[in-house]
Amino acid sequence: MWKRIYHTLERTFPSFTVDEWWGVTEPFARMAGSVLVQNTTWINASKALDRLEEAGLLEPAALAGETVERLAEVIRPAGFQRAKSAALLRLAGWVVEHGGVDRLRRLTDSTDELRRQLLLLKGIGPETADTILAYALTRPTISGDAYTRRLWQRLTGEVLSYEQVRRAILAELTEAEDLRRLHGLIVEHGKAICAKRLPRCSACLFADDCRYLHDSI
DNA sequence: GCCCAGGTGGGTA
DNA sequence: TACCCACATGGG
Repeated sequence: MWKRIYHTLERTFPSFTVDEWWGVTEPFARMAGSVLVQNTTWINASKALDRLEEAGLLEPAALAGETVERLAEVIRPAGFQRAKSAALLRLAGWVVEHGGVDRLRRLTDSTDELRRQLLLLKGIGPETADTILAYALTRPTISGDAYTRRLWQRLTGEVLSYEQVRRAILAELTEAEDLRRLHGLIVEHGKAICAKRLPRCSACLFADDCRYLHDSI
């Protein structure tokens, strides 16, 4: 089923690219962005990311040397700045401990092992961990976030947990690049529906009148 | 004004 | 395990 959803979305958005969708390509910027976007719009997260860049803090070592108070002020536009600044410090520290982003990307540890380590960091939950693994560390994983679960529910009527959706997708798609694209496409699809400006985003997202998927799956 | 956004952690039953 | 709530800002 997920393979078919993936191919349908690929046909619906033929010019989709992960890099354009993310807006940033640097691995550490994507790691920071994964934390900043928690329960926030990408627009707000992006403002905070720009401010980190201006402050010269998109380097793990530089960021790890900041105080939580200063960091909170810099990332303010993303909201939840107290929690997010502390989480960013822990994340930067974790990267530094591993000898930097490049070393981390070359590590031979299993994806599950890296995921376990990320989840030990307070402020990094399943979705943030999977986003970091997939988009910054190029690991074959995917988040079973709200968009994905809602899509599944609209198509099948089944309500699955984060981990259930994630496992279901991983059972069908194993290539890191496919998983990165699938998740981005799901979000793009949601945005396309939202662009119709229906009453509420959460209501119009994958609404019953959505023909992209219902017609072709 | 009011609701919501690509969550997380701590508490309670 | 399954809900409930606080956490903060900006846009529609």
